[in-house]
Amino acid sequence: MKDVKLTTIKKMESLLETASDSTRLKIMLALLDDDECECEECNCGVCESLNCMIEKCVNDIAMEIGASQSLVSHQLKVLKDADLVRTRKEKTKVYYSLKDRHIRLLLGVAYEHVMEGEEND
Amino acid sequence: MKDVKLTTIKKMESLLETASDSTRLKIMLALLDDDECECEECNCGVCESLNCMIEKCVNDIAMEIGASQSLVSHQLKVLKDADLVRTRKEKTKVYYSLKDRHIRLLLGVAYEHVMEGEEND
DNA sequence: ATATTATATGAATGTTCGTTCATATTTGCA
DNA sequence: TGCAAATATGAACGAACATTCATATAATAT
Repeated sequence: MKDVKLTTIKKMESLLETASDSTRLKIMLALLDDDECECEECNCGVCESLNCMIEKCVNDIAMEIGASQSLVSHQLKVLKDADLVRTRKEKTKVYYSLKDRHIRLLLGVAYEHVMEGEEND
Repeated sequence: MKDVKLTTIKKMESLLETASDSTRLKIMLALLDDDECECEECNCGVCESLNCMIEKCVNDIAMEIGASQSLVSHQLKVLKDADLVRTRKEKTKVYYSLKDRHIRLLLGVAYEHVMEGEEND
């Protein structure tokens, strides 16, 4: 992974920066919720199956993570602009879901790193 | 991955925030350089073998990424404080290397996400 | 001891970012 | 047409952060 182009680094920076906020992490974790997933491979929330593509509307997310509607909407826009989530409109509601498996993997790796604490390689 | 504790989210935020900076990304990518790695599993720079644990001293990193010594030292401290790199002293030099495989995985996932561009799941 | 090399640190600066509050926009329905 | 629900947006404020410059510390060798 040497000679990575500057534009690539900038995109990586953007991706990680977007993910590195408590509010946005709470939102993404809410969208990672695997309550209804029934696939066998599913463990620790980092399931790569489409079954795990939970989608939730703005107000539900706000309620779930205990944040204001305005804040959640603002941060969802940040996530959307950075391509971490996708949207689907239905009547007056807008349903958000994680964009792809890389986002789930990113959350999974970060989660596992934190969980394993101070252990080394 | 529901009901993630707030302290866990804060730690994830810290990890991602630390990783989400161009200078620090350049530093970490320099430490991910797999030029000398000879293991078979090694591909795309996200090798999990210890062979890939490249270590480099501050000035070499500064030269390689084209940044000032002061900046690199500052950012290495940030990386060290957040536990993304480890150090080894030898005479007057301090050798830095990535902390563990989670950091390599994190870089790899971010890299792949950027590389795959606009493709979806 | 002194000079030299390597690294770390502190202060200062400009910028970016998260959050709140108030308000606007959009869509469905009576 | 008008009301209500859901979401989006703009301004403003304070806090956090990356970088630079100058300087300090640490370790080695002559």
